[in-house]
Parts: sequence; structure tokens; C-alpha cells
Amino acid sequence: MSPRSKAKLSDVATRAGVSATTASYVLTGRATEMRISESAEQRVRQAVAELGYRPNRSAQNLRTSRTSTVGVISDFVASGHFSSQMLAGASEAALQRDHLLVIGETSGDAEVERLLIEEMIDRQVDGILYVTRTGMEIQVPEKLAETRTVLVNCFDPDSPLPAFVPDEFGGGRTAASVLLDADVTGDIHVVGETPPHTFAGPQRLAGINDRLAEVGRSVTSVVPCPWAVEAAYEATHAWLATGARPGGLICLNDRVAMGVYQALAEHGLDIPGDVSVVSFDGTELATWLRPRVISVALPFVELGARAVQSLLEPGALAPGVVRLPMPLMPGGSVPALPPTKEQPHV
Amino acid sequence: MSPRSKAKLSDVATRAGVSATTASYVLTGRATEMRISESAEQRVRQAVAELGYRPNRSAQNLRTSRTSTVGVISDFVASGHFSSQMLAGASEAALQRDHLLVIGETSGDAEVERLLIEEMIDRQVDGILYVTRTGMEIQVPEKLAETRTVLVNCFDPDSPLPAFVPDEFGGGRTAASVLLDADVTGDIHVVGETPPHTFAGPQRLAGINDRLAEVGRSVTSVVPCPWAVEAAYEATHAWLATGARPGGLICLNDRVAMGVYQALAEHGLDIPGDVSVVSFDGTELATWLRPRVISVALPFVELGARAVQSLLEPGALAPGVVRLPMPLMPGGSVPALPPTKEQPHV
DNA sequence: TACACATGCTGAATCGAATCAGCACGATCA
DNA sequence: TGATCGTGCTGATTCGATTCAGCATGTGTA
Repeated sequence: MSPRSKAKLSDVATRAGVSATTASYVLTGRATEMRISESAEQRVRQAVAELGYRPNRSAQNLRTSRTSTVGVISDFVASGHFSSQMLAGASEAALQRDHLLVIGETSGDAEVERLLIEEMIDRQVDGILYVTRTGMEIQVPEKLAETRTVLVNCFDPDSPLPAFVPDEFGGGRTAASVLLDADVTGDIHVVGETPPHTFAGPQRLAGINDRLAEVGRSVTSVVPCPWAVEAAYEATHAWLATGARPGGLICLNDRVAMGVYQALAEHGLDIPGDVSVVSFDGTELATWLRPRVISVALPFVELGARAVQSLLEPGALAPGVVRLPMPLMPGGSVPALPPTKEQPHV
Repeated sequence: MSPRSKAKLSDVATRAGVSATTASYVLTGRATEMRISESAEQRVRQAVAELGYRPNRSAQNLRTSRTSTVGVISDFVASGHFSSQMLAGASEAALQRDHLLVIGETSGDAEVERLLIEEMIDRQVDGILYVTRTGMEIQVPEKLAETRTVLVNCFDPDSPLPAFVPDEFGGGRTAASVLLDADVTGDIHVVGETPPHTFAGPQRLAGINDRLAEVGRSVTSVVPCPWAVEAAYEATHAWLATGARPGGLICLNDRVAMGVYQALAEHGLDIPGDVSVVSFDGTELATWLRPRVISVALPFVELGARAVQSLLEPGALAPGVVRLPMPLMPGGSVPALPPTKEQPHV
């Protein structure tokens, strides 16, 4: 049934009654260019089918110096949502182009990173995706200049490498629009710190203020806290205990939103009856809260897919930062619009 | 500074004043076996350093038919916790052994799976990790028999392939022990369905009952629902509305626990004052709940690491199912022990 | 008849390392 | 003195594909 051993190109050629050269031309799609006759081409294809021939990738790699692989180097593959969804998008985009993903996790260790980059270059990956868990400005490792590289979820202001990041500023505007469109009247506050070395926080905040300014409003205060459930709970709890009674809260990510939900519940404040809440990231967690929190989603899958596409599509590797839109995930954390009112747009 | 071009083995040999053969012997660790003189070996090593020589992987692959890569085929890389943590463990274990991970996601599509397996075999990966998101019995794809393969989080009763799975039964016992050790007195119920084609649910339940039977107790009822937050909330809410007042609830995973928390809160029941809760999976979500829910964790990282190890370590590839222990993650969802009482053990 | 030209193919070199078989040389032994 | 043996190395081949340069034909043109 199965061939006794692995057939190679010369076996195919012999069986088709042609030279290995001709067989190669057929299989690499150069048949027309090389004026291979219709009949010879057919015989080669038939021999391939009969022998179950599959080219030896290593031999091809050696000869062509290309491997049909894309390297993915990220700081934390492990940290759930972002990296893994991004990988899914990248994996599919790569497979469509007959490529596979080679991955490595640095755990934030510069030495491991150097090692991984070298490994990948040694293995002649056709390109590298350099991914960070948190959206931030970085300095790309020197070695990466030796290969086609695309940055994902980060960018280097001093480097011409192409980068794909979420449009955090636009996302901020979207979040603010959600509250405005729902006619939220009280003060609007932001929960979560905005450390300067990451761009997600500052840009989300800037976008929020930008949108609010259009209607003569602004963020009343920022309640700073790490982007974590417990920290957000504690900060919000303490803040509410001072008597603060916000109309709308914009949480800088879904984990913060969860902490905020806990704190609001503890103070007997209803969502969305007493307080409207909007969040960022669009993780599953957003859908788990009661009511679901409206969340401005990171375009996880898109980022991976677009990055791979630009890496593999000829000519698609333009320098510069591409900002992908952050779609809105629905929820029940702001009051429903009166039915007569027109559907707003951002 | 950097060599004008890529140095190859023959360049190293020339510079060291030896033949390529000798240089190769030195670099492949066969210097002693081949009786290469101390001085020749030194000269080769120095030449390597001076030229910044790095072997061409493709050439090595072709010659040796091995690639120092491990293929990972999983149904859903994307679905967050399990796969990504597993990848982290696998990635590190692989890197330690000078291997890289080549990944592919099937999205549960059998055709894509076939394609991926072929791709990986074509690329001569040294072994394949076949991973499922959900712990279940499977039928391994025929093609996998052609390669070294290890199953992760699943097993095939009709195949001798080595498999690594969590010890779900033991985990069930652990969960029950948590309630017993805390002297929970009321009825103990389980929340979550136990579909037969997956083994996690049924085995967790069996373990729970096994442990309870040791003290003459048993699970009073199972509240069936999909392992999802909203479904668990609704099922538990409806169940509590009938007047049920459990002493302890064992949730079959952390998402179920979150739904249960929501339902208990709605009925004014305090955790752990009125009801004790224990859960499974040990995801981050468990730590986000207030109070943290005690969770019997899936040994994510370990599974990946052990699987890679058994794949790459010579002789370590024994057939059969290996069950890795599920460690307990602490939390505040059962009453604290009276301080005088001795620390129990499972 | 001769010459150019298109057609349809092939031989041989190449990519860069690994490895088998064997060679030259000096020391040892009978 | 010649045979034997250990030491330290190397030449040539191989892995399996890609690809350049060129070689027979047949066909049209002067």
C-alpha cells in the first residue's frame, strides 16, 4: 500500500521517463517557462501521485536558503489571551501560505531572547514576528536587523521596522463615545494607572479625553491602580469610601473592570442603574461579568494575521506603524437607549 | 566587525589548518573518539570563535535527517490558558535541549489536521506533541504512527502511544479532602455536567465520591450545566430558588465557580460563611474571585515539559498513560481551620 | 542548400555539513 | 629487518533537491 520507502525526485523522474531536472521544473511551477510539453508534465504529475512523492524539505531548504517558516519570538506566550489568540491568527495566515510557525518564549530574559533570535536566524526562518504582551515602545535587538522582521503590539521609534499595533487612541474615543451615546450624565472617571513606558494606557486616556472634549467634557479624575483585579477592587473600594459617586467609569482593562464590579457591588451601587462601566481588551472575562461589561477589544487575531501577511506577501513589507481598529464588544453595562433614539455612530 | 559573509565549515577548517572532516569531528563532539590532537582541536575552536561560525541547520538537517524541532499540533492554541501554558512549558524544555517548537492549530478541522501532520512529517520534526484542549479519549490519526508522538491531555485506549494527562481522579479526591478537612457539615453538591466523551468531568466526580466514601459520605446531587460562567450562574440560581441550601459546592471548573459565586451572592449567601466552594483548573480566574476560590489546578506547564522531555530524552518514550498530580491552589472559599487543629494531609 | 531560431529536454554543478574507508608516519616487537 | 600496531588525520561520497548552460531536433526563411 504505502511505498516501501520514501520516494525522491529522481524516482519520480525515472517513472515519468524524464530527467530530474524536468520533474523539478514541473513541480516548482516553471513548466511553461521551461517549455515542458503537456504530456511530459502529465506523466510527472501522475508519477508523483502514484509514488506518493513528497519533496524533502531539508534538501529544498539547503538549496534555496528558504524554509517556509515564520519565527515568533514573544516575551510571554504563556500569558493567555493576547499571545495565544495572536498565534491563532498568525498560524492560520501562515498555513494558507504554506508556512509553519516556529515559536520561542523569552520569559522576558534578554539572554534567552538573544539565543532564540540566533537559533531562528540559524534555521533560516523566512521572517520573524517580534511580539510583546504589553503594548509598548521598545528598542529592537540588533540581531533582528539581519532578518525580515515585523513588530507586533510594540514599536521602536528609532527603527524603520514595520509594526502592527492596536489603535489605542481610537479605542479610547470609542469607549468615551459609548458613555456619551448612552447619555451618561454624572462625572466620568478612569480606573487604572497609565505608566509612560507602555502606550496602551496613556493613549487610551488621551483618546477618551479627545472624544469628551468634543462635547465640552473631560475626565474628572483617574483612579490609579495596577491593571489587576484585586488592586482595582481595593483602589476603587477606597475611593468610593470617600463618598465619590461617579456617573461613568472607564476601566483600562477587563481585569480592572472585574475589580470595579466587586467594589461597586460592595457599596450597593448597581450597574448600569447607578454607574455605567466601559472597559478595554475584549477578553472572555468581559463576557463573564454580570452584566457583561462593554469592552473595546484588542484586535488579537487580526494583529497576528496581518503581521504574517505583510511578512510573506511580496512587497507588502512597508516600514511604519500600522494601527488596527479596536472593535466594540457589546454588553449591558450602560443604560439601554430609549428606543425612539437613533442608533449613534462613533 | 561582523564577517563579510557567512562562514562555513570549510572556512573554519582552512583557518585552523585542518580538513573539514577534522573540523566536523571537533564540532560534533567526536574529537576524542577520532583521536584529534589537543592542539588541532584548539585551533578549530579558535577559528570558530574568530569567524563567528554557525553551522547551517538546513545542511545538517539534510545530512542527518533530524531537525532539532518538535511539532505541536493542537485543536485550539487560541483557547487561552491550557494550550498557552502548556506551550510555555514545552518551549522551555525544548530550548534546553537545543530544540525549537513548530506549532500548528487545527481549529478542530480534521482536514487541517491531516495537512499539518503531513507538513510536520515532511519537515522531519523529531517528534510530535498531539494536544487537545479538553481532556478526552481520542482516536489518534493514522499518520501519527509514522513519527514519534506523545499525546497531551488526551489518550487513545487503542494505541500504545505515550500520553500525559492530569490525574483527574486524584484531583477529585483532593477537592473533596478540602471540604472534609474544613469540617464542612452540610450537604455536598457538584456543579457542572460530566459528559462521557471527556474524562475530566467523570473522573473528577469519581474521585470526589471515592474520597467522600472513605468517611461514609457522598455527593448529594449534581447540578448539571455546561462549564461556562453564564450557564453555571443560571443553573445554580434556579437550583437555589427551589430552596436548596448546600454546605459545600464543588465546581467542575473555575468558570463554573464564577457563575456559582454570582448566584450565591444574589441569594445573599456568604462564601465561606454559609457555603464552602472548591473548584478545578487553577486558572487565573480562580484568584480573581472574592474570596479566591480554592482550586485544584491542571498541571499545565508540567504537562508540556514532561511531554517534550519524554520525546527527546533517549529511552524515555515508554508507552502508556502518565497521570500528573493536580496541585492545590490556596484560597479563602472554605472556613479557616481552628488554629489548634493539626494540618491535615490528603 | 544553408542558416537562424524556436522547441523540449538533460548533464553536471551546487547548497553545507556528516561520515566511511583509508593513508602516512612513527613506535614496538619478534 | 620486516611485520604489526596505534596515532592523527584527510579525500571522496552522500543527503535530495534546484538551476545554469547547453544539446539535439524540427521548422521557417533567404
